[in-house]
Amino acid sequence: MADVAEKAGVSRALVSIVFRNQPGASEETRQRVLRVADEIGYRPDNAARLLARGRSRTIGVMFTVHQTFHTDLIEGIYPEAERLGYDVLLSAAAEGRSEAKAVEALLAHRCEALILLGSDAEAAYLDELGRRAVTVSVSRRVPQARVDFVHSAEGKGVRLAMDHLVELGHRRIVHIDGGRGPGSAERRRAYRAAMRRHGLESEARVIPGEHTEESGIETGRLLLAERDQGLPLPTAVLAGNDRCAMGVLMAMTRGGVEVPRDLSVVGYDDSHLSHLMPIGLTTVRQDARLMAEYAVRFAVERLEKPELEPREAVLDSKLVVRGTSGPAPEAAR
Amino acid sequence: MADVAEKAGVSRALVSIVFRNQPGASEETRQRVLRVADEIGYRPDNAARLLARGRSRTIGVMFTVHQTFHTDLIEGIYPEAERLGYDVLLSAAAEGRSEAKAVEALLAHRCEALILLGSDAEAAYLDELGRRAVTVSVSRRVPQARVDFVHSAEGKGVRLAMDHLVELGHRRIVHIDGGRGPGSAERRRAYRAAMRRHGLESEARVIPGEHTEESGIETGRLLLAERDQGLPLPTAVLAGNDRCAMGVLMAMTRGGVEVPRDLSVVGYDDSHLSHLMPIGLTTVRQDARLMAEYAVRFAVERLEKPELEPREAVLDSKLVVRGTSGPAPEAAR
DNA sequence: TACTCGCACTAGAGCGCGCTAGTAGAGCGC
DNA sequence: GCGCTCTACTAGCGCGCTCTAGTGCGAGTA
Repeated sequence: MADVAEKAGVSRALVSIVFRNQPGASEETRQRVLRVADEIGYRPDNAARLLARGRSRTIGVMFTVHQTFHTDLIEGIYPEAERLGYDVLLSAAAEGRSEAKAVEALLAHRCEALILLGSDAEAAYLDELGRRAVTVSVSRRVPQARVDFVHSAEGKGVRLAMDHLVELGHRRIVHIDGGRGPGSAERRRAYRAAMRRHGLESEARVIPGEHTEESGIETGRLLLAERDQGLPLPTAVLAGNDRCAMGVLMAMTRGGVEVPRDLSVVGYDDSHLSHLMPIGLTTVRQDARLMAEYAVRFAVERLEKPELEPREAVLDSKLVVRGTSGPAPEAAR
Repeated sequence: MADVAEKAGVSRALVSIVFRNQPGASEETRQRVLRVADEIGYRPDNAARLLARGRSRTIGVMFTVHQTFHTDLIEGIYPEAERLGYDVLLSAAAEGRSEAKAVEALLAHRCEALILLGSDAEAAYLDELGRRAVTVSVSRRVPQARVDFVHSAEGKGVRLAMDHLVELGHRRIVHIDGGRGPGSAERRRAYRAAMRRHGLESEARVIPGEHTEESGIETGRLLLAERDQGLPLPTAVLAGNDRCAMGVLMAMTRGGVEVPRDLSVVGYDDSHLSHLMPIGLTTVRQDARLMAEYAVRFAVERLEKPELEPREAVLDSKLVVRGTSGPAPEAAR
């Protein structure tokens, strides 16, 4: 920076002004400074900048590798953050790298706000985070914690899916839940309520699971094993999310069950995956773009008005009917 | 830091020593400092640290959102970087956020090394990056640029896939290439060579494409349209990567073509996707873990010995036969 | 003429650390 | 007693920037 200043015949302060795009420099000097900077390959050091400024204007995003819905969200976070003049730092949770570790990395980089995609942290930890930095939890709702929430209308999504299945004549509908995963509790509850509402209470069955393909495969195998022991196969499966649904599809198809003739499968997320199945996955659509925008906006607004109370955005869900859902087999109606 | 020092009754320097895990503090003092720090919620500021130290010990990783193979790689990068004492920063390229933009963000954060996952930048740009920072290109080989390369044996992978198809009796094998995507040139070349070697030169056909599902779908539709005009459908498709293969599968299945009875499809990457298809995608396996480890190691080694010349690692490829490849239809043999 | 104002620009403190050069004191051999 | 080494600790500079409080100057105003 000093080199640029000297070569352009101005002070360092002026160079700073130019690079911050602030008023206080004549157009002529501005151009000269930029030209000189370009010549000697100068670019401002973010770390020093951040340090001097006292503010980082950086939003940290924690996501989980392999969660395709998260990448959908990330895609929406970048442009909105940029529009509002914020930088984005990504940190992934993965096998061997816990969510807490990923978050620590973000905090060490002095992110002012955290956006947690599908966190499965405990309420106390979330609350602590929320007090340490502006925090937005996407997909996961933990009312006890001092954080903003952005999620879709889980209840509505499940209700739409269940109505669709019941309308197709299904009665033996099982739900594979997402364990402690984001949204799981709400979806489970909504499933039970829907079964009750349709008078299918006695058929209701929640199989514990996770938001992974493996979990779907496992559950698929379990159901096949039950069938081989003479128990009836369900005619429809409402999976905890798309990945789990894909796992179910895979296990079932391998086991000779034809979808959707013998079995209907409904996912949740409308992540990138849903389009991939040759026949298309029937799923509940969450508007990733909109969720991302809300998350960023919540964070920024609370950053700029710290006295604001955390808020909650519940975005609409829609059912997207594709190829994996069809009429229940006559025999099972 | 000053607060911690005061409360613990030591100097700032001593606190610094404790947090850097350096010798020069008694075990007793160390514990006391750490306890006090925890009490007042102090954690070192990465930016200041980086600034004072002059080195960031940070590796920047550029990846493309939705490229599932990239998330496989990221999962391998974290532990290896941690093992070697480096921090990792992620920056995603996405629609509306170019690769260059993602890289700039990393450089502004003073990453000492860049790992580019499947870059499709021009040679000149890569070379420039390579001179500005230690750069490792994964999957993409650009010998003219001063960067390290880590990729798998594309030639071998394609050869294995082609031998497999030919052995199954396929003759009309088309290749959808990946445009300027990483590895595409090598795969294309290897495809042509394999066709020649098997005396199928006259059947060789490369359809321009991309490494996306959309491209696969498009190509699938193209082939179906050709069929409807009376042209023969190929009996096998070697896609540019798994995503493209998924697209082909989807388009074809929708068009009433049964896989693998009427058509065999082979992908490339063995990314997470490959397991997802109900019948499993036959694909060429690249060892993501190993590639990630090599990438990090190359970066770190060159960071610590700047006089080192850039190197190249070519990792073995394997064919993973799953459900999407089968014997060619009798009529086409 | 004396003044105010706005514009272009500058001096220099300070952001939170790391690091070098140093000190103080204990232990040791001679 | 002296010098020596070793351990535990400290003073204070400087990393590359931002930002506040200025300075100097020409134009406009009373």
